[in-house]
Amino acid sequence: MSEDAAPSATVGRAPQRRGRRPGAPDTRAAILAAARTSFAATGFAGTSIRSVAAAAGVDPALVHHYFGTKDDLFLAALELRVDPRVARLPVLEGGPEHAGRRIMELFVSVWDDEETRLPLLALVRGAVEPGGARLVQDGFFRLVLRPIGDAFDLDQPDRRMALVASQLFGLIVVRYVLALEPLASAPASELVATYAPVLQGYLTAPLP
Amino acid sequence: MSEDAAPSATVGRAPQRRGRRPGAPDTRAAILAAARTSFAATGFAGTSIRSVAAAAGVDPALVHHYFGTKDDLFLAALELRVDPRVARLPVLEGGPEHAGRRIMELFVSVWDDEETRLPLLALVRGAVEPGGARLVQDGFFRLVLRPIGDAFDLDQPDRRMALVASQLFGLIVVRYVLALEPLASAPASELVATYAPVLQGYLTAPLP
DNA sequence: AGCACAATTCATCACATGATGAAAAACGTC
DNA sequence: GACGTTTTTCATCATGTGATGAATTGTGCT
Repeated sequence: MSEDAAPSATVGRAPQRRGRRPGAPDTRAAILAAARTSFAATGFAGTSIRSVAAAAGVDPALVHHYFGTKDDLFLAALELRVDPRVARLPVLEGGPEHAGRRIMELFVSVWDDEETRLPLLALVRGAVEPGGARLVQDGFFRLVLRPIGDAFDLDQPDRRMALVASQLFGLIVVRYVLALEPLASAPASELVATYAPVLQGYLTAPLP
Repeated sequence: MSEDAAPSATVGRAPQRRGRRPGAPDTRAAILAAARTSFAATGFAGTSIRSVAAAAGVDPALVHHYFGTKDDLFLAALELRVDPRVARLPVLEGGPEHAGRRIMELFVSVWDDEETRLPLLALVRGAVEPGGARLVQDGFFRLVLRPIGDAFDLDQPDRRMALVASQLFGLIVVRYVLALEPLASAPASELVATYAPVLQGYLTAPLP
């Protein structure tokens, strides 16, 4: 269902204007949005600077002008806005008693907002591409997972949060990438109810 | 610069089928092995015919000679040998009482054998690449997951097996793709002990 | 007005990739 | 040894890619 950018048949329209446009910052945002969508939809390798530029309705060189290399664009597209969210939300408050449920609720809320879903999806897609693993380790785990684990003052936080990550990644892949039914269509509340106890176990149950 | 028009007159092409092969099978197997390794390591987009040929120590054109296009090579590299294994192993015998543990043991054993690990890893990597989702739905889920679910005579088998799939995919991604420590280095027995109860819950516990 | 500068476009470069087809080498068969 | 088939190599082609730099145009400042 990939919508195509407006063909922009600029026939009777004003001639392509060069030079500085009045609403310049518009362009940068458009590029970023297009990049987010494309990275989230088709991953890093499946996204070309040209396609991003076309989707944003700008010249490919502009992409390089605003963001540097393609890697930079990818990083900018990720731009973990999840981070401030995570730090702010009440997930970290209180003990680990209902942490599983709160993490799932946070996850669902993050996923409900396109602003945060697209970067996260792009992150997951980029994770399995060549060279992407390091990026995810440096980004997702250190910025999102580890702080949560530390905040709860768990024993073996890395180990427990890796388990949590494995469940969340699996959910993302199966539900949003593979779109495996009936999990893909399950309501968010069901996800929370199903996965919260499991995460809770990963966080607090004794590990073998 | 090429100023000559492409002649490209189809001279009598010899039918290249049938016949005997003196020292051939070696090469074909080498290409296939290299392709498996590369697809498993860097995914479809991250694998080039040239790199496969180089790893196999043959000319790139040979890859096209034995296997057709790159897609064909990918399909040949997958070649779900997981299937007969799954059908044969005792996972399906007995009731669902300890199915979680048996599934994990099967998973570990499959993963322990390079012969089956590489195609599976390639499958997972291909899953998140453009167009790969359908392949995985048609392959992994229908060939591997669903039969298991049916054999156990579960209620809501698709839903339960989707949950199992989410956990297994997450494990694969985090452990083998991202190589997130300490999960990446955890011994197989620990994996079984940790995940078996969770899978068991997905299979038999009442669903919300 | 005039000028500096940012925003934009155009025209390429350099390179890797998938793919093809023809020539050359290896090999068995007669 | 000659022949035919198969295996292998070589030389390209066409394409898409990331990236660069120069030219162009409008904006805002002085």
